Amino acid sequence: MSHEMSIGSLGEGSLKERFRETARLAILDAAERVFAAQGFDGARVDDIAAAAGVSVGTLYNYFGDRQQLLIALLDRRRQEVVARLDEVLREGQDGPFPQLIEHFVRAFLGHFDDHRPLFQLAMEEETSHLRGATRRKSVIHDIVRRAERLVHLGVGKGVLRADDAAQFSAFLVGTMRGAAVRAKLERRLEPLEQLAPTVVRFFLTGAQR
Amino acid sequence: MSHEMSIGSLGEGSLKERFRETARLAILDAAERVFAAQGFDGARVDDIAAAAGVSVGTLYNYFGDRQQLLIALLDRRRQEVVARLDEVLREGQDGPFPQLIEHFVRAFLGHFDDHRPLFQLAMEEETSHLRGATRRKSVIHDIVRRAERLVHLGVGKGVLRADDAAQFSAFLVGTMRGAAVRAKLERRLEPLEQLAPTVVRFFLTGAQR
Amino acid sequence: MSHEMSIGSLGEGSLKERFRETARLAILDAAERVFAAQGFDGARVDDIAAAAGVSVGTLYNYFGDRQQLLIALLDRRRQEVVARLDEVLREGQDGPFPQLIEHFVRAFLGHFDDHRPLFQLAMEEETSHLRGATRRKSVIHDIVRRAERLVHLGVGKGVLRADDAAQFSAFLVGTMRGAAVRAKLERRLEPLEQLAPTVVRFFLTGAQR
Amino acid sequence: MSHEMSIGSLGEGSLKERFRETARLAILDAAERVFAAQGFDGARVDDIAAAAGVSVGTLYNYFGDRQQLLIALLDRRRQEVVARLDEVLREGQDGPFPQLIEHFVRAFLGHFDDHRPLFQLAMEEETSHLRGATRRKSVIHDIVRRAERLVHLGVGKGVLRADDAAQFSAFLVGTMRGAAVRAKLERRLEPLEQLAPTVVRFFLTGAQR
DNA sequence: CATGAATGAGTCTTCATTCAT
DNA sequence: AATGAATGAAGACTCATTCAT
Repeated sequence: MSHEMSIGSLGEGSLKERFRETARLAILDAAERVFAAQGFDGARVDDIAAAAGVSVGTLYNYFGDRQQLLIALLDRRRQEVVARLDEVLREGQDGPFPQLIEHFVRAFLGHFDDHRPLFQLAMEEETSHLRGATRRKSVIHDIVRRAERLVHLGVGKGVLRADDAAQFSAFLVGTMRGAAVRAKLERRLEPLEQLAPTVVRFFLTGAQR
Repeated sequence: MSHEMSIGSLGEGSLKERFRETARLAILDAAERVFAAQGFDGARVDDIAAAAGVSVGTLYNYFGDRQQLLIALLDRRRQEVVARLDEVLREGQDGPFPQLIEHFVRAFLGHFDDHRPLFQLAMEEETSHLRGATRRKSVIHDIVRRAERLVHLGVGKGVLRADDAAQFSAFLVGTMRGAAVRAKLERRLEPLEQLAPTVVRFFLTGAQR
Repeated sequence: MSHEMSIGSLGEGSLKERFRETARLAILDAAERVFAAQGFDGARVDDIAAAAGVSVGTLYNYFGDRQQLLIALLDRRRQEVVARLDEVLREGQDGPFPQLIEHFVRAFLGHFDDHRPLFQLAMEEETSHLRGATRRKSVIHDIVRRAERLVHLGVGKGVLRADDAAQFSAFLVGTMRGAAVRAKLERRLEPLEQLAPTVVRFFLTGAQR
Repeated sequence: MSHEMSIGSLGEGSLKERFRETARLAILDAAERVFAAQGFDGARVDDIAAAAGVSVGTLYNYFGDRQQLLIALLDRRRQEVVARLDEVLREGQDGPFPQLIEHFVRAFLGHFDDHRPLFQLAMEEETSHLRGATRRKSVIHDIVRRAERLVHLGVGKGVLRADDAAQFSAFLVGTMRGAAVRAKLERRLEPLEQLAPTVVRFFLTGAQR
């Protein structure tokens, strides 16, 4: 949350302005909880408003309609994770690749840990059938893009094979998602971030002995 | 699958019996198309009936309600893929591991090719919020189980590392899913099955040069 | 049932004719059971057919539609009770009034005993909203008519007061119905017919000591 | 009844509170009309809403579902009549019995006059097949209970016979209902309350000259 | 004639959205 | 600007009736 505040903060608006922003965030947080609990289609606007402690009317003052609320929510999370991944890529691009990829994986899994329920939904956005005007980029799409950049760096550094490089970004994201799904299936609650070394080793050298 | 094959054989039931089964399958096929197109929650019963060329009433003669139709559909696909994977495991358990895993991956991706839209939904079943009594095993759960068996065989044969074996099944499924998601994001229409060697190589030896 | 047979029987039709009649009666009996159990509006045609051991199609071969089945059922019962009451009135019109009225009450309550569930419904026919073309006389209407005739005889014989005679028929029927309702509320299963003397005494001399 | 009276008094709740209550009553009144006109099963929720001048949605804001609306309606009427009868019994228990019973009958018939259509349905509630969880006491049951108390008082005062006393409450209610049914059959519109003396005389001394 | 699957109009109920207070 | 009651379009499901076999 302090994160959001830092984005364009500094009293960029009046006191009122900041009140608005606070309310907006409260609604988004409530929406995250309710969407996570009920699914995108199952979450009712009334429930979200109730969870946020405001009336439906107020909710509609902040978000044009249900759809836009959902989009705003996903966008916020996407921006967060994308910003984090970009930061990792920027900071590590000149260092050793193994360290870079570990940071990358750690950042991803860490974000997953922070927002597991919603994130799980978000990773399926591609099929979530957000009907309506604004056909938007999916969260996963943005993440795959960063993974592509990571792989590109790895190839450039001579660490990764060049032949199948086009697939590696998808494989990496898939592997991480596999870890997340397994955690869910097995009802494991420990942080996924712990698995970062295992994921990295698998990604780099495979499962073979 | 052998079930469908049996149509018209042996008079396994009266003529009427077979008509019923045909209609049932027609509805399931239509449901697959409509669910894939509109999502689990967006698909209207009327649409499914229309797509199947029957009336709503008829649809309800075959499936108690919307939920049961969905479950029947997922169950059918799960049984198909699971049967195929089990067959692969049975036939290949005594042969060389590389060949076994390639068959496994090929079977999975091939099935994905055959039922891409629905399968994409099905792989997300864990969050699809199928509310209602019959809490069911997810498709992905069954698939992961088969992958676990595969990995177990690989470890037994001394081909795979034993240390992280617990994660490998999830990684393998995740990798395959990564391939599928990428195909969708990139709008690639060629069969995923072609990627089997690439997936296998990645799984066994990783992305490192 | 032998009753129905006697009406215009004597092989009035072919063998086929009699088969038809048997089936018709089976359906009516089933309908009585189902209507009694589920109410007029709650009874589904399929249930009635099932209870009769025939298919819906067959049911529709005998009765044009659901409404006509209901009407036929009520008519049958009305004819039975009305015939019985008329017989009582005819046979007893020249005898002593107390005996006549006791036979009358006994006949009514006896019929009630035989067909309690349906009869209870039928007595409410006036509000049962049989919508549709054939606006018909209600069962209770016919019964009240017979009670009027009874009262008329009683007045003629100098037994009953003439002043409030117009109400007495309604009071008598009401009293009998009161007995029936009480039996239901108290879940008493013994024959209502036993109450005939009590009803008659009340009707003639009131509740006063 | 005292409840309705309280509207606008004492600010027994906010302004909004009173609006809600007004709307609630408007819906109940509309429901009474429509149920009376179409029967319990024939009355469509949309019709009731339309008759109340609100949308279906609003109706559902006040009553969980169709069933609850019906129950609320019957409960209201039952409470009204029961309260009135209890008042009569309380006030008259120490006075002369003939006056008490006349007040009782007058109260009942008067209530019937006020709510004839619905009351007619309500008296048949025992067979109206209100399916669903809350199996409730029937209106008629409550009324018979009051009549029992009345008879008990009469017996205690030495006015009524003790031998058949158990039946008298049912007979009295039946007699009153008989009067009501007759009014309907004969399409008489004058107040039933006028018949109170006739009913009382019949109840006490019977029809005999 | 009997059968029972197919039909689809008719209902109940939900819930996103609006708007008067 | 916040509220939450009102709205009514939309969708799931039922069941009387038909008709091909």
